Amino acid sequence: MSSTQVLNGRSLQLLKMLIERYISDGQPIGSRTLSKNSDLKLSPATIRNVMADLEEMGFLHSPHTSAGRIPTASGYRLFVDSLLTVKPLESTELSRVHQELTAHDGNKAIISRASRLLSELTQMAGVVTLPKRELVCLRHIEFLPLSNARVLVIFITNEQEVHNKIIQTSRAFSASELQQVGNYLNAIYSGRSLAAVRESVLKELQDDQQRISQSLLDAVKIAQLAFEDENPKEDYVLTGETNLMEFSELADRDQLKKLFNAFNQKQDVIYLLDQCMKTNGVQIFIGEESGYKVFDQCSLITSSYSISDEVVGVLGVIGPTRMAYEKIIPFVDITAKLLSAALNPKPTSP
Amino acid sequence: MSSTQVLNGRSLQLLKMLIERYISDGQPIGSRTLSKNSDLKLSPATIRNVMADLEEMGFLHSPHTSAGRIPTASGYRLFVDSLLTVKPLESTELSRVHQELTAHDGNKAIISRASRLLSELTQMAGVVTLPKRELVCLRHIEFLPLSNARVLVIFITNEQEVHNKIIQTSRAFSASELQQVGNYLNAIYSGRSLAAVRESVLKELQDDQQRISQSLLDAVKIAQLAFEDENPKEDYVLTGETNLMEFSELADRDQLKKLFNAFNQKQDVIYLLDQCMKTNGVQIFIGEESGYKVFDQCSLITSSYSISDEVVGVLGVIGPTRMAYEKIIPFVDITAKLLSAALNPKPTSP
DNA sequence: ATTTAGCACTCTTATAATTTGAGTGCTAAC
DNA sequence: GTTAGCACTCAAATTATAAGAGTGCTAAAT
Repeated sequence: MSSTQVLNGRSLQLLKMLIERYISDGQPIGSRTLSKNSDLKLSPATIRNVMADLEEMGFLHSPHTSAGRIPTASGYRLFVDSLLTVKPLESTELSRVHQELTAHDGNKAIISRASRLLSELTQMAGVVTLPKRELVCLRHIEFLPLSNARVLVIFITNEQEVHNKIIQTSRAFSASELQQVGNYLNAIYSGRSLAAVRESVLKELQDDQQRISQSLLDAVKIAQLAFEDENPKEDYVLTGETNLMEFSELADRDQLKKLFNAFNQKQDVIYLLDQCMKTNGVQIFIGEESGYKVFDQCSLITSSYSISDEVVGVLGVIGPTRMAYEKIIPFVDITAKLLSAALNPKPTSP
Repeated sequence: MSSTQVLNGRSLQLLKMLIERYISDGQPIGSRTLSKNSDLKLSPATIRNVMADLEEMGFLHSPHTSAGRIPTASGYRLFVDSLLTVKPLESTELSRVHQELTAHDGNKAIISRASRLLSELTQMAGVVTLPKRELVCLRHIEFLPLSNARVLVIFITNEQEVHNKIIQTSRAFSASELQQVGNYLNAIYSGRSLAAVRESVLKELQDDQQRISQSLLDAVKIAQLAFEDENPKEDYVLTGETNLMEFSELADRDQLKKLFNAFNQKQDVIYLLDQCMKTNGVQIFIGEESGYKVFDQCSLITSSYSISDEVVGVLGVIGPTRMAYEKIIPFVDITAKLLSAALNPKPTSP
């Protein structure tokens, strides 16, 4: 054991160079290559010693005896956490993002454009979750009677979206009755988050029901049906998946199939994205860190976005672990910020 | 030129056997194989003559000198049109289809299940278009005032689905005004197809506007905005695309990427499916017949489905040209019929 | 006039043998 | 601690060889 096996400045510098080089070239890096490209004048032999240490510490890995080395997930992690020098966004790209995220034409459309932006500018997959309904505020609710004691519930949220749902009530209600129910609910619940409303309604029902009038009880019961959990229906807009087919890392047909299946079934991806929402700022999963076999060869860079200062969704880029972190991290960061800006109720039309 | 180069019974029989064999084995079929499996006792040499003729006529094709032969698109076409002996659906499959297409829980859900059914039972891709809005009947329409002279339009169609849309009106309308507008429109347009409604509204506007009262004119103008064409937004539910990755015919990464891109962009697929809607019964595109390069290696088997005896959509299976036509054709046929049944307003709740 | 046997020929596929080159680890000298 | 040197390993590319499947054509048989 020649070196002291401690991460000194030199070995870190070499690790950094190796990873940068590997990211740009895509091929295992050998000692000779590294020696030539380094300002610190070291012979390949010395570098081999350092690399052997880095391998022992789990940051590098050799595909086979006579190949160079490639970074492991931990290697990338170290790189991303403390070695990385982020590159500012190119101005052409920045203006493109600005341009696409300023037209206010419906949240769904904006979100789709954000997703497309993420995939097109990175040539990987872009993903944006739809705003979490739960966290979004109720603006207005309205009921319409249908046949057979069914009621159409229409509610408008914070983000200016209209949602609707049909519920089955215990008895038929007239239009004017429903009107009253609507008025009552709007008065007390408007402006609160759907989650808060649901909670409040449930509490109301559990409370002593004697205390409130029959008509109010009806209102609360209807509200309960309207805000019932059902399937929370979290969803996302994924674009550019096909870009991932180009990467040799994911070339294996079986691997690729599993990856695309995961995209279609959505639940695993949603779970990951949900985790990202809990943290503020840019969040990164590298390779195995995600905990899902399918994503072993992938990295996920995300950042959350908000409506009315409330974090309601996440957006990000999915690609091979070997990706240009130094460019993509700031890109994801700024896209999230601009998306938040685009989604927030603009002052002109309240 | 030994044989008369005419499609006699024998050559057709041989073509049929060759295609059947190729579909099941996936490998070019040679004269020896065919000779052994035929009841008509012919030597390989004779069969070679016949095959040479079939090749000259464009029904077969040889990947290279010393491989057997495989069918061309025309070969498959002839096979499908006049040689095929369809196999009845297996009872286990049939019962599965029945089972999945009887729960009445929202059209979107039924359609998704139909698509999944198509892909799972064939191990290829399944596709179902959403009902064409235009062709579906208006059941009820309702308006709600929003801020800034905007109006929320809610309409319920035939297929029990609720749609909504926000329009910008020329002036603000009160709730009661809108109520009247709704009453008026429901009275005259309810039960007619959206396309018919749109047409009628446009005609009304072009007619002499003096003849109708101001309030009716308002109603018609609002209706015009509500039924404005916008994006017709045709769409489909595609499942099991990833199954297509298993087929060696589509193994080429580039090819596969283009195919998946076509699925994502949707327009080409929609164009094809639209064509299928024009014809009644099962419609088949084999390989190049579709006219799109991406689908050169694919076949598409479709059948249309209806709501209230009006054809409103199409469903089908997408797979490699080498697919089990004799099983899939009846399967698609019956699935379409059962889907129609499932989507039609059930007599129990009008 | 068909059909068939026979044969030379073609072309893919599989296997093994060989070479090349990149890169390593270790040792001994600097 | 660093480096030169060298033996060694392994993947990838190249080549050679053989095996096998299938063809087209011709001439004989039916």
